[in-house]
Amino acid sequence: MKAETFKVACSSCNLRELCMPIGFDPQDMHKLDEIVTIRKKIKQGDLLFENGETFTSLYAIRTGFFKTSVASEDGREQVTGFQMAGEIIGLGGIVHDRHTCSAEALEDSEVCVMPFDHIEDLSREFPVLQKHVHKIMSREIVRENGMMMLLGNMSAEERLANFLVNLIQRLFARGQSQSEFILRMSREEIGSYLGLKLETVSRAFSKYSDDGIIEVKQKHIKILNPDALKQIVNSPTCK
Amino acid sequence: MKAETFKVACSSCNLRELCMPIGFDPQDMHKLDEIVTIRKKIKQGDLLFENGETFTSLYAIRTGFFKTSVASEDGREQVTGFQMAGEIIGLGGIVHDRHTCSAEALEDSEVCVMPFDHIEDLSREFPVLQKHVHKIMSREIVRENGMMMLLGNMSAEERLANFLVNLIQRLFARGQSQSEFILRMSREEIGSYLGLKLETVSRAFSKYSDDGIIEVKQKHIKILNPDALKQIVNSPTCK
DNA sequence: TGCGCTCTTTGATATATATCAAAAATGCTT
DNA sequence: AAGCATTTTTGATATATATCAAAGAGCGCA
Repeated sequence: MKAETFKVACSSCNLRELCMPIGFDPQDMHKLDEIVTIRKKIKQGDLLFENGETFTSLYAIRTGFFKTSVASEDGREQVTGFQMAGEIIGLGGIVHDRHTCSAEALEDSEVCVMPFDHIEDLSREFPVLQKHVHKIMSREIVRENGMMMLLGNMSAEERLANFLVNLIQRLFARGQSQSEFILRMSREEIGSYLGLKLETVSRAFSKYSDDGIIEVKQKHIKILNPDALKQIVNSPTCK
Repeated sequence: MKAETFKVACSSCNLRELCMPIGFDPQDMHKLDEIVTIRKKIKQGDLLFENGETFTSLYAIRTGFFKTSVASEDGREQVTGFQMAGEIIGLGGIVHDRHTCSAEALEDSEVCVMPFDHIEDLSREFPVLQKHVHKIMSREIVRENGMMMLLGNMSAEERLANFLVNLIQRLFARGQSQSEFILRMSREEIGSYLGLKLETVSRAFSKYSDDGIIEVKQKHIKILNPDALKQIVNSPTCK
């Protein structure tokens, strides 16, 4: 598990508007840089942290793609989220100073390590940062509320449409193509996330492909009719 | 929707150890009281807040029982949680200054209204409170992770066992009987929470009743064999 | 460049839970 | 206290998704 480390500045990061608060007083901007002590590279397939590990830091994804998952005693895995550049992982570790899920890199990635002590110290000094931290945690709660709706009430096809639309929106926010992309995760991982078996995920992809809504070539996805997808989605909480 | 209001002190509340931080400096204790501006009574069936409503305050439940739920556009309801004395509701409202779920009283209840502005101001002053707020939010994230595992991977019977064991633990923490209690919610609400139909919930109750694990008389539940229940539960995240 | 491994797709069948339906229990209202 | 509405239970049947199985596609490694 190689992990090159070096130091960089938040204040000059092009992802700042995604993961850091806006409206920060320019003269305090350099204070922001204290949040990130180091960056860390994680190779595809390696774990950033593991369930049960001591929690010290949150991580902001700088490049790459992660999945987080929890496991039951008898080994069943539940993927709890897929995270991309600008998103924060590790929030579940705060409550008991231990990570409550595992985070695995689905491609070679780089994260900013943000010791939570620093975050707390700085938030006391800068209300803008404090508010930001609260919003990030609240957003995660709302996201999971939406997942409960998805898992508790939606059909397989609705679940997949939801998943795709959400992915598209996040790619859009990052200026990437919304119409064509490569899935970083397997059908099994999508299935785990959506509470479905991999075969069911595959069939739902084929269905949408047959309907001319998307084009599927293994992990290559092309969105032909985004509106059709959005119609299938009954956006639950966040609208 | 009658709502009597009056003022009380956190520092003398017998629920303090459940909803407020421990280790607060005694001389600062009275500062804690600033968090709660007023208390508010909510009649059974009334809403404490509704999805989309402007968010200003978190609520600590003083007495009573609530359910929170989200609804999809086509009217499907997903119960996202059941909350009892000492628990905090409204965290999802922080991110966009709007409540993202509705909270309904399942029995006549009383809540402490805690304007979030006050909480933020005081947290900057008192690190113990700051930490406490972070932990409460993190705990909710972890809880929802567990719900994702439940909804994505567990059978109907496992889900119900999980639900009952969780209920028992929370009753225990409040010094109430763990072996005998009255459900405040309907089979349908349990079903919504667990991603099941009410008939399936009823059948699972009957099954456990037949197996001699519990005694069911409508909303009256008697736990005859708590260990059997716990064995059925594969505690997912929190162990 | 070809071989083997993994992932994905597709088909056939099984099964857990949903749906539909009706009776039983409870409790609320007058 | 009677009657009506609501909730719960139970049974019969339907269905969406899981499971089992095998073929096809893509990719890494030698």
